[in-house]
This record gives sequence, C-alpha cells and structure tokens, in this order.
Amino acid sequence: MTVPAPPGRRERKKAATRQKIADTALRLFLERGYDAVGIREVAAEADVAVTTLFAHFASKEALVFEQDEDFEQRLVKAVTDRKPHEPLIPALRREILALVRHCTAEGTAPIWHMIVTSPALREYEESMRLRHAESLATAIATDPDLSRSATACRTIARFVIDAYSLSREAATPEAAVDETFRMVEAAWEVTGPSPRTPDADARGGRVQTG
Amino acid sequence: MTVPAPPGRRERKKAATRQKIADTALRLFLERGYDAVGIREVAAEADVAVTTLFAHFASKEALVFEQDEDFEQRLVKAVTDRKPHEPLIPALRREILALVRHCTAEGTAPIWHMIVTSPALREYEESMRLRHAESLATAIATDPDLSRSATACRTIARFVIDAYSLSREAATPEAAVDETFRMVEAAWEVTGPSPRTPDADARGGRVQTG
DNA sequence: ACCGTAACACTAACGGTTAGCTTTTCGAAA
DNA sequence: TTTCGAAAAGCTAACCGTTAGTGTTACGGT
Repeated sequence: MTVPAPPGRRERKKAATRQKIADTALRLFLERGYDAVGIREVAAEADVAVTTLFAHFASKEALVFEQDEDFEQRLVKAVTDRKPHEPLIPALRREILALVRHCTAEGTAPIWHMIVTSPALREYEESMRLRHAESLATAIATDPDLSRSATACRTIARFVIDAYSLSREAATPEAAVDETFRMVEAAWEVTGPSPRTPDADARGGRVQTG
Repeated sequence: MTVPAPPGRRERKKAATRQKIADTALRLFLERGYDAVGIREVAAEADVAVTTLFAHFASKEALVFEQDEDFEQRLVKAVTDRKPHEPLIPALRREILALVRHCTAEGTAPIWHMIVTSPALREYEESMRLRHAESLATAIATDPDLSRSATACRTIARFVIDAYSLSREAATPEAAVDETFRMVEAAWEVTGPSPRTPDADARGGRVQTG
C-alpha cells in the first residue's frame, strides 16, 4: 500500500493534512463526545478550513470510520483468495472471527463505545454494512465454483454481515460467531447450486458490479 | 387509552393538522422529488409553521414513512397471535409475503420508487428495519414455545427482515420470498431449543424490552 | 524559469432542526 | 358562564452539517 520511494512532497503533505484532521477529530470526539463537537471546531483545532476538511472526508461520520475502509476489501478477498475448493462459509467465518476480535480488542473499545452511543454514527455504520453486503454478494455471485441465484448470493451476504454485527454486540463475541455461523451455514446449504442461470439471475435482482 | 366517544374537537383538529401535513408533503414529494422540496415549502403549502410540522413528525424522512408504523406491529403479532403449536417461520413467511405484496402493489409503487432513489430515505428505512428486527427478536425471545438463546432470536429476526427487504427488491418478489425463506427456515432449524437459560441469555446479548 | 493544477482558504449561503417565547384555542373546574 | 390551565400552533432567530463560488498558494513537470 505504501510506496517505498518518497511519493513527492505534495502527496505527503496531503496525507499529513488528512491524518492531522482525523487524529484531531478522534481526539476531540473521545474527549467531549461526538455530538458535542462541531465540524467548525474540528477544523479550527486541526488548523484547516472547513472546506478542506470536507475535501478529505465526505461527512462528519466518515471522520470516525476513517480506517475501516479495508473491511470491505477483507471480506471480498476472503472469498476470492481462498484456496481452491475450500468451502465458502468457513472461509468467511474465519475472516469474520478475526474482524470481531479486532473490534472488541482493547484499544478499539472506546471508539466502539462512542459509535454505539451516537445515533448518527450507528445509522452511518448500518448504511456501511449494507454496502459491504452488496460487495460481498457480488464476490460470491462472481465465483465460478459457487453458482447460486443472485437472490441467494445477496441473502447469504446479508446474513454474514448480520452475523458480524450481532456477534460484535453479544456478551461473548466469539461464542456468538459460532452460534450465528451455524445458522449461516445451514442457510447456505439449502441453496443448491443452480443448474444454469436461473430466472432471478437473468432478469436481475441486480447485484451491483461496482 | 383511546376514548371511544368522539375524542373532542381538540384532538380531531390535531389529527387533521397532522394528516394535512402528511398529505401535502407526499403530494409535493411525488410531484417534484423528495430532495427538491424543502421543509419550509411543505410547511407553507400545508399552511402551518415549520415548528408545528416538527411537532408532528420527528424528521423530514418521517413524513414519508407516516403509515408504515404498523409494520412493526404486524410482525410482532404474526409471532404472538399465531395459533397454538403453529411453527414460527411459516407464520412469519405468510406475513412477510403479504407485506411484500402490499409494497409492490400498484398504488404503492411511486412511493417506493421515490424511496429507493433517495439516499436519505433509504438510510432512514434501513434504520427502521433494524428497529423492527429488534422488536421481532423480543417477540420471539418472549414466546414460551420457542426457547432459544438471545443471539439466536436476534439473528433469526434479522434474517427475516433481510428476507423482506431483499424480496421486495427482487425481480420476482414472490419467488424471492420462497427462496429466501427456505434459507431462513434452515437457519432456524439448526438452533435447537436451548435447554435452560444458556450463557448468552443470562449475561445478555441484550434484546431490548421496549 | 514557467505554467498548469492540486491543495487549501475564505465567505456566504442552503436546508434540516431546535430553542425561546408569544398567541390562540380548547376543556373543564368554579 | 366565567375563568383558568394547558395543549397546540405560531414567529423569530439561530445552530449545525454541508456546498458553491472564488481566490491564493505551493508543488511538479517542462
């Protein structure tokens, strides 16, 4: 991801600005609460203009979910990069377990607490999850080893994301991954490999390709 | 709670005001698009103050989902009011099928189109769905015939809501209900009735009681 | 050394939402 | 009937996130 050769002063400065904004925002949010800190305040404290802030982050909420951009990537890769003939669900289960562990780790806890206590952030994250589910659905639908209907792919993708979300909130997250993935597995197994492009595929419960 | 006799002029006027706001809003939104119509405009056209509008509706989005408040009720009742010993999933499947039919019916189509084409409305509806899933989870967890872990209840509730949401968007909604509920059924069947308050129940993957 | 442009700044505004306060309108006690 | 408390509605003015419009600087390739 990081270019070994210095990628020019310009891009370094840009990255530094972005980082300074993100750091400042997170610090202020944790200190005084997400809702109690305004955008203008964050910008002032980071010593940038408000417009600059929005040039780096699409919204106030995006300031908080700065790093979790690779979530989508990891899920998709768990599908596409799994070793040949490895069944789908265990591969996803492994990845989700790792993600759940990461979210419930020590350093991440206060951030997570801030998210669940702010309605705006919860809503934003819910929306993110749906996007992730769509990407995951596309990855599953694309895999030649798993020829399922578009609806089945989208459904199982949502189930997997639900399993992640619910496990994270559960009292014993790792046990919850076990429990929820037993259900996901069962749901997946009743979707027989559809013989040839079934109705739903052809006329498109549209799985976005982006 | 509700008085059977004519509930007084005051409450009738209040209801009338609320209805006029909702009708005006929906008309303007359908005429010119949700994003193109401002709150101040809706208020002016309905001949009320902006503050009055917000006294009746919590947000601009709530103007659109005015009637769909009973959605939650219907799902919960499908669980609690089903005939003795009727299995859970078929009862839910029947209700979801009816709801999907209602949403894809003629009169409802333009409203639905407006919702899916507006990011703000989509996000709001996603958030609503999660609330519905929580209520459904509580209903399932409360049923004495189905003693499952809290996590299992919350998971199956989410799956059911997902089935609804995905079926509605599918090319052939009724066929999608069949397909998705086969998966939901399978997921439910692997959750054995837990013998006695298991770990997850006792220490609370918290199913809200509200 | 020069120029195009990417990054940033400043101002001003828009649209949803709320606070503060006044006015109207009903319901019921006196 | 009169009176009074309170609910409902109104007005003003602002807050907050976000964006458009318009410069200004500083970097990178020529």
